[in-house]
Amino acid sequence: MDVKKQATIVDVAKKAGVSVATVSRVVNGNYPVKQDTKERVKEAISSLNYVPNVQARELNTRKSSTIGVVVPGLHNMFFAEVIDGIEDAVRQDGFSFLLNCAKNDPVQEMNAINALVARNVSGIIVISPNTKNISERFYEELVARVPLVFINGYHRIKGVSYVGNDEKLGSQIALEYLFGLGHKDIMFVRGANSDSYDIKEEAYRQFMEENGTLREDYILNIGEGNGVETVDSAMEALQGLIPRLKPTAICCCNDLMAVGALNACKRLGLSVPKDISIMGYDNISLSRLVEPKITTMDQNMFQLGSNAAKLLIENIHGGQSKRIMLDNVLIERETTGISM
Amino acid sequence: MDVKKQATIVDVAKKAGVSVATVSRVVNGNYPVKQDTKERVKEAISSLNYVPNVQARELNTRKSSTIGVVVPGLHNMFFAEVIDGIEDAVRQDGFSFLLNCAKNDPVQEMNAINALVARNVSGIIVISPNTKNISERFYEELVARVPLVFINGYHRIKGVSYVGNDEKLGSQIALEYLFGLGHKDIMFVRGANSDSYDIKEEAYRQFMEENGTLREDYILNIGEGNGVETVDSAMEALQGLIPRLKPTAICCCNDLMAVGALNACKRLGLSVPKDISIMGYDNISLSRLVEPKITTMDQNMFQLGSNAAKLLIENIHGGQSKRIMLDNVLIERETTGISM
DNA sequence: TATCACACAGAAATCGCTTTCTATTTTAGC
DNA sequence: GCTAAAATAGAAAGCGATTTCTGTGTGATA
Repeated sequence: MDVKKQATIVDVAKKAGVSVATVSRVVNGNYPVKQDTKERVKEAISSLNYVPNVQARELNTRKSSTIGVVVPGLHNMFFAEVIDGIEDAVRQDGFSFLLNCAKNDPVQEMNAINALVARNVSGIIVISPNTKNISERFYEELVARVPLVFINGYHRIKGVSYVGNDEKLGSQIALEYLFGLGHKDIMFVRGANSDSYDIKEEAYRQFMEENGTLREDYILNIGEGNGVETVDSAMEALQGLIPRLKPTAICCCNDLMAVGALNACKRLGLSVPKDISIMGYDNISLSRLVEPKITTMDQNMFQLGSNAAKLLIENIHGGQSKRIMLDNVLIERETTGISM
Repeated sequence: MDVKKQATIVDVAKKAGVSVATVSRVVNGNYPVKQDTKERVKEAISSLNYVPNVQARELNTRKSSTIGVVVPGLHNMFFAEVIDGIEDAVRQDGFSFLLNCAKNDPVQEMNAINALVARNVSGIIVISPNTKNISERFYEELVARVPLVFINGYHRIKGVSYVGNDEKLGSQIALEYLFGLGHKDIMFVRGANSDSYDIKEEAYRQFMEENGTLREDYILNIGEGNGVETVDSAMEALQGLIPRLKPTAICCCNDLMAVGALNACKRLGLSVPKDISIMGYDNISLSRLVEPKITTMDQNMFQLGSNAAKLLIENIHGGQSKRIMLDNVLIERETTGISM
């Protein structure tokens, strides 16, 4: 491929008959330059299609306007929506971001992070559903060199910024809501290996112990899986379990599982919410595209992402690390109703 | 925030008592270094947590292992799935990628591309649903400086690589399939401002003229909108139109519109596919999460993305530009049936 | 023992930019 | 009209790496 060489500042300087310093000054506008020199330089710039080399500039100034983002993947719309929020905030501050998918694998997550450090990113946002797999040491050393913001999860490392939801409280709200509708036989559906699921299960156990009876067989773990897989495995498992366990409500750890539960009910000929109520979590767009629309807890992923990005940029500019907790609000839709 | 300064090659050289050249050689392993010197250097490296500065390296070698990706946004899972494919292919070759969302705005698209060029990416992948808004000149000049791969759309610029689907053929296949099921009264649903919609409408018009009667009122343009919006506007428009126009099938330009159509039918009390058939396009994961599952044309977005990334990297390494056309295959599911 | 090749390591140039430090003009003030 | 202070522009150092060019020490060969 015949790639034309990019014009450099030297080319521009030559063409305009000035020094490189002057070109730099025209480009950055941080130093007085006479009007007609300025125009000559600008002309040279546009005629050569000159675009300053960001790498050289950043090498010189020891600043970088790129941040890194590590997510498990994009199969789950949850992450896509978070990234949307990050993108929005990041661009407003003239930053760019490198995206890496770690596929829920701690080794890939560490590799991704190291690659980002080598690329000189000025900060990193990490969404790691399962923090227990990575040593605290790793993160402690990391945060000594580059500002870090975690989104969700069990992060307790000192000096690390964090944006998350109080998922324990959110789960309580969801359960109280179902309880208020008269439900006592509430199943709980979760997946494997995620801090978030653990938090929610804890909330479920506590709530059921205090407000009813905790039945171990009401706790369903559908194992690993992302995106469509989650929906299918929830559906398959519940199709077998619902007739036997006869819950009046199903409280799911995320909307994908709720869609699976919904599909299971449809196949079993159960009417939702008349015969059984279903509750999701997250409020991904999918939850309002299915019929009936799913009642869920809104995590506001866009906010999660944009808050994380803003906080990171604040930290990059020297701000204190912070923990931001967002509220989860209940979105009442069509899959929940009074228990008969 | 107290960020520790990264160790540089000079620090390592000093600590190991060698020259920077030697350190560089140990790091890159492209030149003989005596065993015990090598070990001293490696020790210094790990004790200082030295990570070579990629920017400096790339500035010097005039190579960059970062590519840029420009998409309209992530609201539509279509793009998320394409990016998944890109990420996968890119990582395998040791590249990273910068992601930019252009929000269907030509100005933002050009800005995003310029930002990427300035960041010295070694290639760019562009998914631009509406190519008519950007001058060919812009792209012609761009491709002279950096390898480019377009995904989908009407791109005819010489020397530019392209990965896409034959959406005209795909649409024909879809229509033939519906026709084969006995449908003659087929509505066509599209959105505004997209090459892809234009191509599909063209196929629809041609097919209907040749195989039935083309009714202008059967062509529905639901306007702009992304993600959830698309579903809702399709639903609203069709809810009014279906009772009046009485189509036996609805052929949609993408799965979001098909979900909208499906929801409209549900509200109208029509049974799908008994009373009316619905056909989507793309095969995004959503299409098989709703009930009934949507019959659709598979675009295999993951392949689209990974092929584009592989082709781009090939081009970066000097390969010829190419046009790759993928097949769209019909995925028969539950929303289509014989016309009564 | 003299010679040659090779293994190894350092000095220095270079990548494209920013930014001091200096050297000129202008302009202002009196 | 003369001096002081801006305004303007260039030269050169430096950011952190790679790589060429050079110069050693060492072993093999004759």
